[in-house]
Amino acid sequence: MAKDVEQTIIDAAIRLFSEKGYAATSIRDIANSIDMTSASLYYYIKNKKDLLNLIMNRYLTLLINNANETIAAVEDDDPSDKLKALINNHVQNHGFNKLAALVVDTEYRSLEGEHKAHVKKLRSEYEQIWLDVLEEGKAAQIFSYENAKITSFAMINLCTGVAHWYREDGALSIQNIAEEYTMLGLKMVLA
Amino acid sequence: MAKDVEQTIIDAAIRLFSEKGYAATSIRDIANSIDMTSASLYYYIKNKKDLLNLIMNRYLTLLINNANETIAAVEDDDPSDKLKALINNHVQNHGFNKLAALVVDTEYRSLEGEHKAHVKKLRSEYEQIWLDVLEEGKAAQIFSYENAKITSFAMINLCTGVAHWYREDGALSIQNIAEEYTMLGLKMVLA
DNA sequence: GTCTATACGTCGATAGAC
DNA sequence: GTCTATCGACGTATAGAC
Repeated sequence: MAKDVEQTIIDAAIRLFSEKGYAATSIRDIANSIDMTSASLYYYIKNKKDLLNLIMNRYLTLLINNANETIAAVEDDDPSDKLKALINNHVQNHGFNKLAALVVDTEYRSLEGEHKAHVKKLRSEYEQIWLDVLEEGKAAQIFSYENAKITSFAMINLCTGVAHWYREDGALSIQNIAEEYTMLGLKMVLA
Repeated sequence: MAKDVEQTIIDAAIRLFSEKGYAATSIRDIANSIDMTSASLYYYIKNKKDLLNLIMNRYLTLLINNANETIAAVEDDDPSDKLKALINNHVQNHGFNKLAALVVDTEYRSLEGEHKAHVKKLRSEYEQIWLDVLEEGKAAQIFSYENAKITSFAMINLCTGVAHWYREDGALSIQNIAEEYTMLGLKMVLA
């Protein structure tokens, strides 16, 4: 059963970290929200820092793996289709794992030392995927923009924003939103 | 001299809140960073909550006022020019007052009660400015998009992202970045 | 595995001397 | 205006019983 309890703890941490922020959430908050004492919680986790690190690593890695898979699945190697796939993947990810995505996007400053360095590396890795697609499209004269780095940051920021306002019980499904973002994002760079 | 000290405190708070976050910053941190004791700090401020509220209100109000002014200055009432003005204003604002902008954008969850409600109202007010321009452009068949609300959120998220990666000592001036974002943003909605 | 009890640091905020 | 000293609450984390 240890595996289930661990996931329950992680989910509770994600919920509270995304709501109140890492620093404002206490170990007691997390434990009490799943009817545990803080002492019991320490049977499953090493400390608070590692809990945040685990969450950020897991969901950032998932985002990267999904991005690589969805790009590899593009049949004709068309940069437009690749960019669509990246936008769609990012928006869907930020919809389905909204709370975890919020933690990943807002708690980078709460990391320290090697944990921070590693997450920084993962971020660069993810940005590079977008950069490659954008530059491939420009070389093929399908895309048009001034600065690749600015444009990749702009595209990622655009898609990340979804997690800040998307509501599961809202009128718009995450599929609808992903479609609209795909259109908006593609128009942004099409020649 | 009281006025100067107050601004010094606010600037120190902005720096630390943007670096470590509101919850992770102590009153002692703020005081010590300007060679004061925490007890002296309380001569100038009422409490920690009010300090955050003051910062968020001041810079959000500034953003709104600048947005209204820059729109009013558009001569021919062209929606494209208005949208360009909004994008330019938002990006320049997030460049010049980068640290304050980061606090405004990331510490909404740290507000409580009436403070939170008021900032929420200010946010809606700002979003409405963008919505009006987008809908005016669509009515004039200059813009083309599916959902106005999604599009306005997308445009604002896009421009807000600048504060997360812009460096004053970087190769790109905030003017360059604002110009590029104006282009990208406009292309996103042009018919 | 889960608990009670607790060590020990730091927090926001105040009292009162100077 | 600025300080030292301090209060009571709450933070992370551990010890040790069951």
